Amino acid sequence: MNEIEKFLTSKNVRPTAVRILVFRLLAKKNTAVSLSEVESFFEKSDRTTLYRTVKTFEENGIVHRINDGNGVPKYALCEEGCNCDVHNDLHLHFHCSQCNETVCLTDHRIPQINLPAGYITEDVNLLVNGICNKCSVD
Amino acid sequence: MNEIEKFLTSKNVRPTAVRILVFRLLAKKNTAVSLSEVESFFEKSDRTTLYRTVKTFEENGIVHRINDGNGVPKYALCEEGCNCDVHNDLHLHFHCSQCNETVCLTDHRIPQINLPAGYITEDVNLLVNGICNKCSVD
DNA sequence: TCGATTAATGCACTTCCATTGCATTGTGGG
DNA sequence: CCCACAATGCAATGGAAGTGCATTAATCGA
Repeated sequence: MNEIEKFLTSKNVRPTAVRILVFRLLAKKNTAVSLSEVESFFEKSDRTTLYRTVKTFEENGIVHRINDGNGVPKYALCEEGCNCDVHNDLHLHFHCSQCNETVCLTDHRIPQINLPAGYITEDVNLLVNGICNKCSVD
Repeated sequence: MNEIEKFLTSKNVRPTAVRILVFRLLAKKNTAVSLSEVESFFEKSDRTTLYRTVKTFEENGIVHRINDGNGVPKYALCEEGCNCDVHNDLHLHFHCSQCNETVCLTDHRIPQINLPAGYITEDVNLLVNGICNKCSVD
């Protein structure tokens, strides 16, 4: 049982072949990927399976979903030690309007937000749109 | 020429019947509305027309689009004096996970974000998910 | 080890919504 | 009044999410 299998098992996700492959893909990419991107990566596997794989990952705190405002949601591996239950993974997401990539800037914590009376915070999402470091050098 | 017509004209949008009605709807609601909601409000008008109406509004800085993470985008009137070109309308959006309504908390400005070197900010989006003031009293 | 039970996968299908093309209608300027 | 262009309405397309069900794979207990 390798590292990935151990990790998935620790998250109560059975380490099947597809799941390990999807996990590897996500681990390799340092950007968030959409479901379509995952699909186009695994020609042979079925769309539904990948859909459910990512969904399972999300439900078990392995990935988090990012909405970069471009319609389709994207997914990225949660940080080490993040269990994503509540209020975790509160980092900033950056979407590049040029290369269309979305990255997690995990060093940038979201500042405390003070809401009006009566509002209860469950989750905070901070998305910055602009030009990423790779594209800005061109 | 009434206030609405004057306003639309000032935004280079011809004040047609449909546009005035859609504008009135948006002005009346203090929450962001999805296209489907607009549609169900105007039984007689065509889906496409409403779609293009909202799109025109968006392109001309009359409404801004909000992605509250629930799949469908929603729209809300821009603030007085907001031209939405760049860096404007930087307020917080709150989505209630109970009543599914999204409101603009325009008093809550988004704090300054410091990005790593090479990243250029064009737009910032802050979305808070939770229970709104109406639902939290139940 | 074998069989039963449960989970994962693959396929087909549905649904929802955004988006586009094109014909028709409305509007405003000359 | 007529012309040009903008707005509208209808039909159709397309992409992606989600679901039902049959099949295959994996696990567990006997």
